[in-house]
Amino acid sequence: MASGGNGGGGRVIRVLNVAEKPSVAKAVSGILSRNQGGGMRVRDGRSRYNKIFEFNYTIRNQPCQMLFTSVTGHLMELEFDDRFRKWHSCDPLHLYDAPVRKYVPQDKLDIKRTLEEEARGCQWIILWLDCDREGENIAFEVLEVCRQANHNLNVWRARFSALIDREIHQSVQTLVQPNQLFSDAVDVRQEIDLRIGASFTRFQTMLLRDAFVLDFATDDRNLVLSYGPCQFPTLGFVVERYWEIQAHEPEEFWTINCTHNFDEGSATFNWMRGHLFDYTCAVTIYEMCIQEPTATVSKVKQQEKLKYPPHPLSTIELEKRASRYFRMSSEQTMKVAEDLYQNGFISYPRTETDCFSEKTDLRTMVQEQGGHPVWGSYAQRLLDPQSGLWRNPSGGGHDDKAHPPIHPTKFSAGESRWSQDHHRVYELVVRHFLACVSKPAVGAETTVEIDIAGESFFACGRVILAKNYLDVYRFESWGGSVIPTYTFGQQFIPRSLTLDSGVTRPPPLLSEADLLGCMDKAGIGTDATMHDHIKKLLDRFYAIKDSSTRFSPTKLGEALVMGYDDMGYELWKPYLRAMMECDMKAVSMGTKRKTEVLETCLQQMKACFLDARANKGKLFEAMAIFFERSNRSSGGEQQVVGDVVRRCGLCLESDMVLRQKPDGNFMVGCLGYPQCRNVVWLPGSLSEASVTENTCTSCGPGLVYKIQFRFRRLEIPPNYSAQHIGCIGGCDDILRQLVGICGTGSRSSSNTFGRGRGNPTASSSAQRGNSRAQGSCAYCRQTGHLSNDCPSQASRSCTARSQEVDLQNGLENLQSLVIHVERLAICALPILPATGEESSFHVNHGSAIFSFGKIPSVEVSAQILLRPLAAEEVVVAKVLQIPVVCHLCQQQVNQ
DNA sequence: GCAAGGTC
Repeated sequence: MASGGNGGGGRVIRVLNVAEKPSVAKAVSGILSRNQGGGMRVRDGRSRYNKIFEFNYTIRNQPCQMLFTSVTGHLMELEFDDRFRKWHSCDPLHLYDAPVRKYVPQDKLDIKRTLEEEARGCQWIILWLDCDREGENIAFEVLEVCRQANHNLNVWRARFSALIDREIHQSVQTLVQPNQLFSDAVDVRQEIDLRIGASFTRFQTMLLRDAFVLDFATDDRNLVLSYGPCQFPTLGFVVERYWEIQAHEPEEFWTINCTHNFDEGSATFNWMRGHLFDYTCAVTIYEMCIQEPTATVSKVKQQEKLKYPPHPLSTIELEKRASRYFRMSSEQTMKVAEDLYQNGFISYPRTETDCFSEKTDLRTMVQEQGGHPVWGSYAQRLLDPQSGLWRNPSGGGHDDKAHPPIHPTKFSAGESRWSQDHHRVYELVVRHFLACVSKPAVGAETTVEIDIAGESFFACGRVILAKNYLDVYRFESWGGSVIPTYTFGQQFIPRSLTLDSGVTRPPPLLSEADLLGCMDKAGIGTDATMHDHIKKLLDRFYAIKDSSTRFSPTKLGEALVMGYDDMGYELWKPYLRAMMECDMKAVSMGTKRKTEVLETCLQQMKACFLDARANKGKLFEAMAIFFERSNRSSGGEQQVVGDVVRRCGLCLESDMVLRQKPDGNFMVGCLGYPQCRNVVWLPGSLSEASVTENTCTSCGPGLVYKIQFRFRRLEIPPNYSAQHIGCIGGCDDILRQLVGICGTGSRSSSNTFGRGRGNPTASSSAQRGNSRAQGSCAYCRQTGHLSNDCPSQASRSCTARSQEVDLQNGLENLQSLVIHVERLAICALPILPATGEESSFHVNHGSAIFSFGKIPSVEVSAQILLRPLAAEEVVVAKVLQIPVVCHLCQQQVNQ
């Protein structure tokens, strides 16, 4: 760095230094002023929090009088021009184009004045903002204010990642320029967040708040139904898990366990099949085993296994581990970590980085811990080349280029003012750091497989040969169980052979740590803001946290997500934020221009907003499921409740009525909604529909009233009549054809996971067999029921015919299939499907012939599911020929 | 009255 034109000779220059927070100004001033003549003086600025520290310092032989003050985070905010700020001042759509400006808010004006006043008397400014994107943006905010007061300032940026002497002294001697690209990326984020957030928030608040009785709010006139690109995906995680739990149907399964006693203890052998859902099948195999219980060792495998230490510590990992090991809330963890950081004990606690740069002097850091009464001896051993314990840390592949992983920066054996949580967090940081630079633990693993009456069982044993990093990382263990030495061909009689049952369980509600994990994975929020987003869900009545700190959505939260989901939008999913984050990265790296990213992103969001507004009926409808309509509605959103068409065949309790939704589409839905989700969507080309007094002569059970339909002429093929009296009972081919041609008013059925809407009688085997449980009917493509309960089908035989054709076509066209055996009826023993075996077979015009060489010809009838073979999947059937039975209609389709 | 990001 040149000494600059402002310096000159030995003349002392005045340097204004600005940090992101008062504590950093104080800490850096303390470090720089130490051992400098004149000491450090403190005086007040305009803001009572942001003091000004003064001391002398020499930068590259240039004597400087340093003035060190601070801001408190961002100095400026982005806002719409005044004429767009009132909610009713404009159409929310205009918020995508309305002019925005940056301004210093009222509560930051005193800081601004301090900066202006001090900048006037200085020749240089050094920006000590945090070294991340936001810090770079704040640096430019500070610059804007200071340059207004003094055009001739010589500008420098200090880069540092820990408040420790050598870092700070080094950074002030190697000053750089502020990075405009990093700052640009933040400008982009701010503008997008503001425009999307404000437009959607105004839109949905004004649409829904007054239209429904929101019983949870004391004053719902002031309620804000906010939308934000971080808060909504966070809500989405909560709702998605909640739906997953609702959709779960417990199912009993069976497994066979085997134990073997020996002198020193016992070994447990697990069934290779894992478990079966069919009792008859499981008990048959079990009886086989009981009749011939002699176990023969069929395989003995010995292997050395390594257990690796964790990657260097990032913020999220710190939060998760503190939660797991100490049950500390992540909020408290960060509070304590911030305090430890500000007192120099650990490095900056808000970091994404989980790898150390090669320049880091890891050994010196380890050395500093050598004197600790508890882990000091481990640190010493680590540095001893004889021990062979050292290993250069492996990185987890994340680097925010601003901060190193969290590591100890100052030795402490505990301070008197520390709370228990301070001790815990410091210990975790130190032990984690020492573990990172240690060798992995080494174990010897033995796997033994046995055969009882043709069934396979396995047992694993492990002996730890070298604990290595586990010696210092007391939070992790590597359970080892000892099993005796077995030899191939050895035989024994098991001590016990039991048939045990279990029940499948839904996943638990999301805990705070789970939620943080989801957000982290999806890139929602930053280390410093994730908690705010979670808190916002509670503040907005979108979610609640129960006594075991698990989250579930409120009616409001669920309704909003359901509304957008029904539109087919993924505004509640994390993809939008991920895309924005990707673009921001591109801006900060200089590969995309700020204006270009802003323009494309806002254009897309504007189109999305327009679409959402056009489909607001879906939002309205979802809210109507959970809330009563309010009589102070602004109107225009009335849902027509029409006449009864038939008794609901699904819940058998309520009537199905013809309805027109706010978006104009027609449907016949069950009045038992939301408990009963039976619905028949009518063609999207309908302009009018009314229930007649005529009943269908072929459909039942009970009376099914015919409907008078009027179609929009231009939306149906010319050979169809625009007027039609039809039946939704399943007999009406014209109606079915028009649904096929024009689609329905329903959302697309392909984009969502079954969200608890599955009806109570839905086939559990179908759900289980299909790894992506579909909440939609395979026959009519509608949601709310599955094919075997398709209400638009007059009888099962109709479904069966249709499925038969589909499956046979599928068999002709598919090159490979997964045969997922769901239920077995055993015709002959002992040939049964075994899991995990790979085989090949060919498909021959509707009948699947499976060739497995060594297996004798035995027929096994099975209920199976056919679907395309994914790369990682294996065929699980082990039979010569299976009659292919459709899992939906229960009929054999390959006769 | 709206976002998310800093920070107190």
